[in-house]
Amino acid sequence: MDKTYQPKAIEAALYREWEEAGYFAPSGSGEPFCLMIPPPNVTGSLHMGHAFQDTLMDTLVRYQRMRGRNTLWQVGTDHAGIATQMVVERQLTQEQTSRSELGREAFVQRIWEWKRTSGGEITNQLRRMGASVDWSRERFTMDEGFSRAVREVFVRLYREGLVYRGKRLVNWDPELKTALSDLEVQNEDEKGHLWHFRYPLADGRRTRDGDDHLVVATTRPETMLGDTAVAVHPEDERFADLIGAEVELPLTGRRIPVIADAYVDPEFGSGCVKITPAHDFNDNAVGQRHNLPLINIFDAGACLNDAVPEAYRGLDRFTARERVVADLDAQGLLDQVEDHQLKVPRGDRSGAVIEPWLTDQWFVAMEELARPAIAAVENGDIRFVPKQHENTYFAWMREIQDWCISRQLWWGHRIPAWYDDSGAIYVGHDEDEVRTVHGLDADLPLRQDPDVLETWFSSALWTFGTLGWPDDDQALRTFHPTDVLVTGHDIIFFWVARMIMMTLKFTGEVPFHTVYVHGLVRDADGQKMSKSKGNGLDPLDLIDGIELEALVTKRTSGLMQPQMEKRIAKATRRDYPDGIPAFGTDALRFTLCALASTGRDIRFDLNRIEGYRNFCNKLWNAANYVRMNTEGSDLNGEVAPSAADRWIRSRLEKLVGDVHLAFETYRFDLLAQHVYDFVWHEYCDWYLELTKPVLRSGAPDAQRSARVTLISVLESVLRIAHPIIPFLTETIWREIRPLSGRDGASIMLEPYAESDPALRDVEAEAEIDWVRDIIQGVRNIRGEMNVAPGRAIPLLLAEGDSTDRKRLERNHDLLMQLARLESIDYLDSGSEMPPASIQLVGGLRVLVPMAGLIDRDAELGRLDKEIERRRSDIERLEKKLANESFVAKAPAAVVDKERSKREEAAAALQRLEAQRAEIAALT
RNA sequence: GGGUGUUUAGCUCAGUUGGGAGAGCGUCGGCCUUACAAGCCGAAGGUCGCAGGUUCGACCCCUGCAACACCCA
Repeated sequence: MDKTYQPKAIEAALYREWEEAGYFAPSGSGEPFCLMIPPPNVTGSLHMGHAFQDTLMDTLVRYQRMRGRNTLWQVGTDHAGIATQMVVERQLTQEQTSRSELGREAFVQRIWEWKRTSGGEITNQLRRMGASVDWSRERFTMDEGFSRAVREVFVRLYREGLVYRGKRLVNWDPELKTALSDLEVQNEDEKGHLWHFRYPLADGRRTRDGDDHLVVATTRPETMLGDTAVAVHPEDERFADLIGAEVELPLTGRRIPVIADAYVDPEFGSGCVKITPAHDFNDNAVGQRHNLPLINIFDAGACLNDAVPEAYRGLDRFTARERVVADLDAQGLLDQVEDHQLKVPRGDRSGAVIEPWLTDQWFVAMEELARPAIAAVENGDIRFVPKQHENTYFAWMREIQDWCISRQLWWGHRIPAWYDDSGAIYVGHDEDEVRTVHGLDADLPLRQDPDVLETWFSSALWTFGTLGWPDDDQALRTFHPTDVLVTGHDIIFFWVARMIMMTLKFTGEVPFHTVYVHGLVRDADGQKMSKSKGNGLDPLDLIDGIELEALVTKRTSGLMQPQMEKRIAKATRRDYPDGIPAFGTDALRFTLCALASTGRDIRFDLNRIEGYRNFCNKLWNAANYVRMNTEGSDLNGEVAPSAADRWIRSRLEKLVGDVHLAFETYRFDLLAQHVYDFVWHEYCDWYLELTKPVLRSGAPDAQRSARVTLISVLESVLRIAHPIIPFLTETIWREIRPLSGRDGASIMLEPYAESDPALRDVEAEAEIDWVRDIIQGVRNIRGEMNVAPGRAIPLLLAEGDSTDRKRLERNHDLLMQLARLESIDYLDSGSEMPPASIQLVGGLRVLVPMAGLIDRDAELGRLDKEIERRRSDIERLEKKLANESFVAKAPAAVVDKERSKREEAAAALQRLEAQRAEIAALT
């Protein structure tokens, strides 16, 4: 074994071996346990969010696999319609061509090629993370089998009337020229203006104030060309007599009515609102109530169409905005302009301002699907961890809107609908079936709907579609419903809710019993990691390390906003002056587990991963110690377990219990914490040290016991830690395999430790606590009194009881060596005591003679501090015990406990004060 | 505007039925002690956001307020 832990040397080869040996596939025996990877975007690469999520899943999966479950972790990617199409279109632009030039078939072919060459990146990264997914069952949302499931679902929903085609306002991305669902639109606060326009009243009418016009305010002046009404509040007395009157809509020569609708907020602006039913969701609702005409003024690229006066036709919407404002101003109809903060809807992929636009789209009627999905969470068939996310889910589900599922893209599942020349719609699995079912002639021209389904429509079928549905597949019967979904709260609506609805609808089963919702990884300052901000970290750079210059280049290349380059480079040089060192996969995984508490945000700080890399090294070196002290030794035969041996086994048993509880409650942070504490602060800090005196000079059977315990506890803790840090534990485990008496091929296949409370050893724990207290007492004196660590010092013990005396007998050698003592003497009562520095361990006085070692004044200072501490304890306790209602009402056990605390503190104080008096008397 | 969450040591965070708060990192002091300097030993550091209430007793339960974050409209 190397002297220090070298992750690079062990990781890659081990993974290949595990994979080739087929350890990741279900064992075929035991109770099934199934987890589906949330399919990452095939265009993407692994970011910290994936690394985090995959680590938690792998930890869970390895745990269940070791516990004997028939475990399937199914992997795959989704085709990410818009994102993928954008990537390939960008390539075409660089090649001076375009998708329209290529044609649909060639373009789709081109995407498949691209997927073949670079789509494997993310799966390779998954391997580097150590993810024990079953690669043999890898799925892609565009695979033929899965596509069949998608078509089947669409057809069935259509036949039940739950999928329909309708002309409605949708969120339209004029850049990508496709519809988007509500969830793909981000509403961001932006600075803009509120323009106030005067709309002249027709027929010589006037307002109560005598004006010949109404004032309307808008943030989108260009839409006035499509106005079909002006609305006021029905109870607004200012305008009551104008309801039913008309205004002259400027620039258009049209007259539009003044209508009354409660949608209008009379307090806001002038109390009059322009209504543009074809270009605003709220106005559209008003328009429906009043049967207003819809005037669509945009083409697909959001340029003005022929419905507007000639002067404006063909103008881009933003140019048109300027022109409209200028023209109204010229006519004296611009009342005022205010600065205004407004929510601007933008496409989450393109960043373009979204237009509500009237088009034909396919929708899923959600209400009927939502009802059982809400019930499944209400009745506990599905539970969210942490539970508060159920509220988010309910809130959205109870106000669910119909879902626009068609996208005007070429990459995706083509909608299985055909039209004849009269516009009649035929939906079916394929054209032949459509003709047969509807009795259409073979020569009747049919054309398939050009649109595709949005990606989430297909990923909603992920749990059952990947297991072979709609066939009665063995895998489906074995592994569905799956057990846990591990996911981020940001896609509860996008994905989780839709999976629940679709899965219930088509399988009658929930897709999973538990949704474990983790937080989102942010940078050390709490900022969201993103390419555009240049603050993202690539998990592989944490694993392999990266030089500063390479990191700067990586962060500043391919930016959407090249002007950010300087700032990103500067920040990167500031935050990582020496680049990033290689920490290894295990350290990264341990860190990610340790950060997985219940919060919504996780700050990733390099200091944390460094600490856990050190932890890996600690475990590595502990193993090295164990190996050095056991190889070539006789490990068979009589053993005489010492208190220390019994103690560490008892502590191990506590660890086992804690770890299982952490898994049950999805507290990966506590899991990591427990493992860390046990390995470092119990096994390494104490047990290894406690074995040293024995191995140096103990009796043969005591030595044998220590060696057997060293090995056996190490071997257990490796199995316990394996789900978190698979590479390191496997490597060490194989090193010590011959010593531990195991002969399995891999730690992956070994059973996980199960809890047995009978293994707790209270007596041994008390005895070792006693030993530690004495040693720590001596160390405290050394540390505070500046006694050189290497200097052996005499120790005196006084008072105490027979237990103390027995414990001293049994642990004399341990104390001598661990506290670096020259001698230990137990003073009889009445024998003379030299001036000494004191520590109290229960009723026992632990004394270090001062002669030649300790400064009188320093010792007085130390005693004063100690005395002060006891005094304040006593004061607090006495106050409490003097409170009659406390004594009367608190449980007797609590009162007794407080009493004995007071007795102890009082006794200690008395001793310390006596000691202080003696020291003070010295000259 | 509606909703959810957070507020504990310098920083990042734990705190499991209410019984005077813990860790890691950082800080200070001492050590190359035969597994580990990616280490060892010791120490300092907190009116648990604020104000009330319930209780013998509140970081924990209730109410209000403040700040921050996120979600929805």
